[in-house]
Amino acid sequence: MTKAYEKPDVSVDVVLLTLAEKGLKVALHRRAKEPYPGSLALPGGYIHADEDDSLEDAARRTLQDKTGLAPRYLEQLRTFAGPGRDPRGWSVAISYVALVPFEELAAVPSTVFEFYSVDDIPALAFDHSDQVRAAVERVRNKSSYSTLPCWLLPGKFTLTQLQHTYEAVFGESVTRATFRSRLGIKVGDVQTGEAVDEAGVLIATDDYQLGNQRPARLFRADKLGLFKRASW
Amino acid sequence: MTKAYEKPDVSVDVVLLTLAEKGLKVALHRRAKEPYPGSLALPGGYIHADEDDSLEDAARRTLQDKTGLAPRYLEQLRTFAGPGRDPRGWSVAISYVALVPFEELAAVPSTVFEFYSVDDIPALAFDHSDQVRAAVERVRNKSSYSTLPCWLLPGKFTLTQLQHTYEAVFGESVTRATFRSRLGIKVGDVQTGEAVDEAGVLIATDDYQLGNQRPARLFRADKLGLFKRASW
DNA sequence: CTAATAGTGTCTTTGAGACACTATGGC
DNA sequence: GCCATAGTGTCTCAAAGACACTATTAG
Repeated sequence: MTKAYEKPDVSVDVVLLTLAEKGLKVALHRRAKEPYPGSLALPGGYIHADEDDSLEDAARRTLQDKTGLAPRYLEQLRTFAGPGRDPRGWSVAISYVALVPFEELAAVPSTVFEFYSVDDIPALAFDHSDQVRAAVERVRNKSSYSTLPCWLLPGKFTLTQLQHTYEAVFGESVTRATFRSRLGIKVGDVQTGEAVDEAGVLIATDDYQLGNQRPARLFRADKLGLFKRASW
Repeated sequence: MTKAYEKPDVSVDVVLLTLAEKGLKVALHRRAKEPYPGSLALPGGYIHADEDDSLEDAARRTLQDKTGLAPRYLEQLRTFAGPGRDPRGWSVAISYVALVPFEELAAVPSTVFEFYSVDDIPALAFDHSDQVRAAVERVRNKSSYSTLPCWLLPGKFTLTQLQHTYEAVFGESVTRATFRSRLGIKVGDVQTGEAVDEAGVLIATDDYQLGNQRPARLFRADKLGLFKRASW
C-alpha cells in the first residue's frame, strides 16, 4: 500500500489571448526541442520547486522568462493529464489563461510569437489545441456575465471601445443603449462621473478621449465584476 | 536549461457531496497515516501511472477503492498546489467534485465517512477546507444555470422533489409555477409527457409516484443541461 | 454651418413571478 | 364527500432592447 508510484511530469501552460482587429488571437511559439520540434505550441514550462510559491507564480515566471510580459489578468483554466499527451509518459499540465491588451504585445519581439485566430487554430503540439479551445470557451462564457473583456483593453478605455471588445469576443452587435443597459450603467451617470456598472467595477475617470466629435469619458476597471445574469 | 527539476507529488482529491434533509453535506474520513494522522480529510490518492488512463479515472478509482461507489456525476474542480499545503514539500492536488444521491450512500459502511454540513466545516488536513469551499461555490453557482441538482436525486424523481433539491442547495424557496418556468417547462406539457426543460434534458418517463394525492410524473436526466440565463 | 460620435429619454414587447384555480389520487 | 398534492391559466410589474432625439467636439 505504501508502494512508491512513479511521479508524473508536471508543467504549467499558458493560453495567452489578445484582441486584434479581426477578433481573438492566441499566442503560439515554434518549439525547438524534442518532443515535437518545429511544431507550434503554447508557452509553458516545468514547476521550479525551489523558486515558485504557487502555480500562478510558475505561470507568471514562464511568461516573464519568454516574453517579459506580466499579464494583468491570469486565471487557472483546467488541468490536462494522461498517459498519452506527451510521448515521454504520464504527464500533468495545469493550464492558465492570460489576457493581454494588443498594445502591450508591441514590446515583445515579433520572433517570439505567432498569432493565430482562435477560430482557426492550426495543429499544435501535445493537447494544446484542446487547451486553446477550452480557454476560448471559458473567455466567451465568462465575458457574458462579467467585465472580463476590460482586460483586453488598455488601462483606460471608452465605453464604445469596451462595446467593440464585447462585440469582437462574441461576433455580434448591439445598439449603444442596449450595451450600456447590459452593463447596468444608469442613464445620466456617465456625465456626472457616477457611472457604475451592475457589479460596481467600472470606474469613471476624469479623463476624456478627444477627437473629431464629442469627447468620450474614459473608464478603468480594477477588479473583475460579475453580473447577476448572463446577457449575451 | 535542461536542469532536472525535482518533480512535485501529484494526487487527486474528491469532494463528495450529497443532499441530506438539512442541506448539502460533504463526506470526510479520518486519516490514519502521516501526515495529519487523526485529522479529517477528503478521500484522495496518488495517480497510478500504470493503471490510470486519465485524471477522472484516478478519481473514480480512489472512490471505488475506498467506498465502492461509482458516482454518476464527477467533474474536475480546480488544481491546488504549492510548497506549503503538504509538510512533505511541493505538491499538486487535482480536485474533483462528485455528487451522489443520499440513498446510494446507505450501501457504504458508516465507518468510512463522517458527513458534515458544508456551511459548518471543521478544520481539515492539508488545504482540504479550501477545496470544500470551492466545490460548494461551484455547485451552488452551476446549479443556478443548469440541471446539476438532478444528480443529487435518484434516477427518477418528481418535479417537486427536484424543486426541494434546488431549494436546499440555495436555501431559498419559490412557488411551484415559478420553479417550473425557471426550468423552462412549458405549461401543459407535463401531462402529455412532452415536458422538457429549457435545455431539453429533463425527460418525462411514463411512471408516476403514487400516494395520498394526485400522482406525480417521474422524470429523469441523462446529461447535464445548461440554461441560457442564470436564475437563482 | 456640417460631420461625427457620445450620451440619454421613451416606448414596446417579453418574460419572470405571485396567485388562484382546476385535476386526480387515497381515504 | 374530504384532504393533500400535482399541474396550469392569468395578471402584474419590471426589465430588455430598439429607436430616435439631444449634446459636444473638430473643422
